[in-house]
Amino acid sequence: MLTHPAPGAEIAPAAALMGDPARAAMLTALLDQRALAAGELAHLAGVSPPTASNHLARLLDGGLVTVVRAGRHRYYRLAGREVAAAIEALSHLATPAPVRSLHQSRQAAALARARLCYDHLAGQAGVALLDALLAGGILVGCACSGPEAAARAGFEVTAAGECALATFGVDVRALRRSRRRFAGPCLDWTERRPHLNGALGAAITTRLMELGWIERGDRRRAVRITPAGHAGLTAAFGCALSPLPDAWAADRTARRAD
Amino acid sequence: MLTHPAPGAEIAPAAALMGDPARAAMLTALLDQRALAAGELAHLAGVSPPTASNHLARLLDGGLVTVVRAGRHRYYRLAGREVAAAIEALSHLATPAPVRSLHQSRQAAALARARLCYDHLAGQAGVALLDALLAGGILVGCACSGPEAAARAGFEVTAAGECALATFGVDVRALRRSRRRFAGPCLDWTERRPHLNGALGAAITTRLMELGWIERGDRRRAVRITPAGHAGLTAAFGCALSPLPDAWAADRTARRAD
DNA sequence: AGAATGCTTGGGCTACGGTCGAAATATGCC
DNA sequence: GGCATATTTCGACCGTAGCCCAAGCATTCT
Repeated sequence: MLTHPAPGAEIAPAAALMGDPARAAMLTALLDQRALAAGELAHLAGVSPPTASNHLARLLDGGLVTVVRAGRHRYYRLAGREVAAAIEALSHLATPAPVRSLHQSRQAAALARARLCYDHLAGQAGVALLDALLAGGILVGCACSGPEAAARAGFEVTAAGECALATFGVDVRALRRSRRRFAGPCLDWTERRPHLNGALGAAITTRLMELGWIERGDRRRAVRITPAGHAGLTAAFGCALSPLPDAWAADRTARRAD
Repeated sequence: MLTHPAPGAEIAPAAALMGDPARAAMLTALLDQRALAAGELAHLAGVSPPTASNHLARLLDGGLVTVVRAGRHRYYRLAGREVAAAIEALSHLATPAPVRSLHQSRQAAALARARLCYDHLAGQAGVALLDALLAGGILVGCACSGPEAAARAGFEVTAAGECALATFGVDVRALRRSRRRFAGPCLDWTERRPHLNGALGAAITTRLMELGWIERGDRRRAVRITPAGHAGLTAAFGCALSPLPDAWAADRTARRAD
């Protein structure tokens, strides 16, 4: 029946767009808020340029991505945080991909260590950073009450924290003026513990990039913590990042034992 | 290539399952944590029993639903909160369904007023309830700090609030022992403001049902606030619920005018 | 201007998935 | 035991979506 597209099926179009492996790969590749050219996306998804173009046109039509033309390139990016959130939510359901190769397993490990969750740091590093911010008294659970609390529910910066963040290079007061949610927990799908979200999470991450404390891995949303970053994070936030060296050490020991 | 299912496409299977209109309708119908029989789901989705059975087998295989056999019926329900969360996240992306009929528009309005978001109250009523709980000093933004804060980020119950909730019939201390996240904000996709989530949100909603203050609309996840509920909510939490009576009154006037 | 690069369009092939009718299986009721 | 109901399995049909090749625009480089 034409008049009967089944009530409650509103999510189907968007879900269907994410339901194709090639498109899913493209969307996942765009999760780190970068804009990628059509050709790159085609390569990443393992399909030919015409096929990719077709997929991208669909994604564009469905409002999941936006495009900007720059010369002979067309750069695509996710249409917004809602899209990223939906992809993240779906990854919680995803059966962990079977490990097919050493290369893949190393990549997965890198992703678990540190990655971008759209515009903020995630993975073991993201979780460790939030823990350090809380332990160091820079952030506390938001204590505001009244009608304001609902919108702000999440974390607040202490007076001392505001100072520390200013030294680090993040202007908290400016962030507060933004309409975006200030700071909240975002459940990490590899760690199953929260990392820092919102305007503050994004700003800190941007600053980490500027300082060269973290840098993007090539063509994945993996992120690498530089030696300078390791030192800086320890100094600025007392962020031990303990899981990382430990994991490495354990890994080495295990390999040596082989 | 068989060895090349495109990295980053892990979300595709789950998304594809949600990408069919019939399956999407079924999943959405299950959003209120009820278990529905295969036949009902077939009717709801507007497909024949065999087709529905096929879809349900796929959903089962994909781990999105579970099934229990009771006599000659088979009751399906969502496999967990992660599934519900993914569906919710996708609805944020969904183009609001065009209004086709008066009936549909009434249903949509009812859904916007009050509905279940898996296991807790959402819609205007959900948002109003959270506002009231915060305004009444029953809940405050969680002020705990240290490593614990991350996991608990959200809301906390005050001493006075614990007392008020006990009178209402919710044992806060018991809830705290549960492994589930205690209380947090859940962005409402119709109101674009948060409503109450977590073990506390679920417990309060269950209790509202027990008291007969709210009751399910038939075969949708819409919820109706009873007169007793209106009185009780005002008395217990000072919850004005102003949008509801207004909407009803306006609605009735409009109908009488016909 | 002419060639090379990046991307999209059109055509045609294939295959998979959604659909239903009919029949089989299981359960409950009388 | 026999009939009605609930659900699944089987088989067949059809539409459509994904894929690539080849050709067509657009842009940039030399």
